[in-house]
Parts: sequence; C-alpha cells; structure tokens
Amino acid sequence: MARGKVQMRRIENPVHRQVTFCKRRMGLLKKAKELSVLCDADIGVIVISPHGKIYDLATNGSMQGLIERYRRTYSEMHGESSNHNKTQIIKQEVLALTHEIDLLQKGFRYMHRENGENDINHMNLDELQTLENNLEMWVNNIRSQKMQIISREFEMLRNKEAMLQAVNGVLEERIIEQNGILNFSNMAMTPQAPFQLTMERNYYL
Amino acid sequence: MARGKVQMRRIENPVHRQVTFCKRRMGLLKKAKELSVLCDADIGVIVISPHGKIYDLATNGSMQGLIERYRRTYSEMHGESSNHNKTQIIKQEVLALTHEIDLLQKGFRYMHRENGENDINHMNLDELQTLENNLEMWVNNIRSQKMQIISREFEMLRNKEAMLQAVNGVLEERIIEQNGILNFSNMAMTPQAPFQLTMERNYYL
DNA sequence: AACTATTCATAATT
DNA sequence: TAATTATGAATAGTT
Repeated sequence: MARGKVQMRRIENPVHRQVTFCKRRMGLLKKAKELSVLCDADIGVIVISPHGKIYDLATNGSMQGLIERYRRTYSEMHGESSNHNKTQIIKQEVLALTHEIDLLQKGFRYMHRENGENDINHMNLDELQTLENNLEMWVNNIRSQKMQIISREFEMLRNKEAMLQAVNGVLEERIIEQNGILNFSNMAMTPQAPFQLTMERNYYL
Repeated sequence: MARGKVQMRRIENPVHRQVTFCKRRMGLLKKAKELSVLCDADIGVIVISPHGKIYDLATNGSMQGLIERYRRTYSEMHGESSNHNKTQIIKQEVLALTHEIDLLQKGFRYMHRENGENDINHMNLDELQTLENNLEMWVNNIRSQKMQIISREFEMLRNKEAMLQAVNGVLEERIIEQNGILNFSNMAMTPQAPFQLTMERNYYL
C-alpha cells in the first residue's frame, strides 16, 4: 500500500502488528459498511484479535440475528435438518481444526524428507510438545551429515601428516647414522603452536 | 474511489449496484484475509445479498466455530452460566486443538528465524511447495558457516604439511650432500597403507 | 496521533 | 461479461 509493498505474512514486530491491526480493522469495518450501504446487503464481520478480544459489526439488526439467518441458510444449503445441536456444530469445528493440524504436520514431514534424513512421521498430537527438541535433532542430523563428508578430508590430511613425519623420522635416522649430528630435530618434531583440531559444538550450529 | 467520488448511498441502477456488489465483496473478503494474515487475527465475514444469497469467509477453522467463539465470549461478557455436558467437553477439545495449531505455527516461525530469513507464518497449501527451497537455503547457510570455521583447521594442517615437507627437503638435501644417494624417496611419496583415522557418523549424532 | 509517499481498489468506460 | 484506466482511498513508514 504505502511506502513500499507489504509482504503478505504475519508482521513480526508486535508494535507494528498492533498498529496495523488497528488501522486495517477500521478499514475493514468501513468497507463493510460501505458495501452494505451501496449495495443494500446485510453484512456481519467478526474480528478476534490474537489475544481473544472481539470486534464486530452487524450492518442490519443484531449480530445474533444475522448469525441466525446465516445458520438457517447454511443448514438449507447442506440439507441439514434443524439439528443445529451445539454438539454438532462444535464437532464440525473439531473436524476443521483437525484438518488444519494435518496440513501443518504434512509440512513438517515434507521438510524432514527434504533433509534426506529420517522423518518424524508419526507426529501425533501428544508429541507436539517437543517441537523445539525435534528441531534440535534436525540440526544435529545436518551436522552429522556434514561431518561425515568433512571427516574424509581430515583423514587424508592427517594421513599425509603422519606419513611425512614418518619420512622425517627415517631421514633423521639416516642422517644420524651418517653424521651423528642433527641440528634441526627440534624444529621438526615439536611444532611451536599446537595444531588445534577442536571442533566446538557451536561451530556446527 | 475512481472516476469521481462515490456518494455513500444505495446505488439505484441495478446493474451498477450488482457490479459494485461483486467487486466490493471481493475486495472486502480480500481485506479480511489480509488482516488475518498480517495481524494473526481470526476473522469471519458474512455477506447476505439483497436476494438472500450468502457469501462468507472464515479465516480460521469454520464459520460455525468462529460463531461459537463469538457467542462464548458474548455470553461470558453477559455472565451467563455454562453447562458442563458433552458440549463442554468437546469445546475443551477445540481449545486444545487450537493450542496445538498455535504451537505448530510457532514451530514454523522458529525454524524460519533460524534461517535468518523471513518466515512463512500462515503456511497454506499453496505455500508448501516453496518449503523445499527454503530448507535448501537453510542447509546452505549452515554449510557455509561450517566451512568458514573448518577452513581454519585445514589451513593449520596444511601449514604443518608444508613445514614438514620443507623439513623433508632440507633433510634430503643434507643426505644428498653427504651421500649422493637417496633410496627412499619413493617410499616417502607413496604410503603403503593409509593411516585410518575414521570419524564415524554416529560420533556426532 | 498526524503526516505523506505509495500502493491498492474500483467507478467509469470500452 | 470481461478488460482497461483514471482516480480516489487506504495505509506503511515516518515524524
């Protein structure tokens, strides 16, 4: 809209999000009123903030009445009898939410397949509490794969090093055999600074 | 709005009114979706045309569920007592499911923060297809960080190697100076058996 | 909360 | 009905 196109995703900054919520909520209700007036339609809008606060608008009569009209037509459309038992309604909601959860879980499974690693396929509702731990595991898996590849290269370098030192040893022996004198053995066998090969955990995080 | 400011009253021309109804209805629902996404709000919109046709939108779960939440809050505000029957139990289930969804969405956000990238908060089916690319980016970032740190270690090993080779060179020269003969140059450059220093993957798992 | 620079929505027109 | 476009509205970022 203004000062740059807005990305259509949740605004992370809480202050910005709150301000935008307020502005756009007003805009939405205004648009609803305008549509109602211009086109003679009955409109109801319910907005529930993340904190559960409710903002609503009913352009004609009460929201309750509008909801009743909605329910009636909805039932007619679905051929349901006047069986709008509360239980029935809430079961529908459970169904909708369950579907949503399935979608999200599919997303997780998809991601884990992408990693080429084992997946968390059987993520049921009870296991969701460990979401962060699962992520940690994921990162560790990536770390492990990485190390598998890296280790080969290290091995080669280390082999080369060991080999060269062995050669040095032989050469020194030969010189000692022939000379009885060796000036630079110190330099050869005791490196000034230890060659640090520590791989601290945060290196791989 | 366009081509002249519109008067905020019922459009008398039926054709114009119908066209405007269609356009503005779409605009209203779009705005509602945007507000929902941007600000993490649950929104329900019901539009009833003059002819009784119903158009609706519920951004989270079903309209029935949204209406129930609306009713519940409305009832609470008016101090109406609650009856604990089956309905009550299922309502708790709805609450639990809603909570689970929140957790999952938080999980997604968390992961994307890890990537240092923008997040996909309201992951719908259409957006899941880009998940693979996001993961790829994440893995690449980890790989990059990893390599930056690893390279130091490699450099140190290489320095050691270079040093040892230089020593070898000096030693060989010395031997040549003194002997004119060097028997083990072959042995020096072709190791018989590699020195196994395997780092198995489960070390890091 | 007020102010713009922009983008967006849409009324009129084709 | 479906595009196009000129214009008014909405609003993101800023003060």
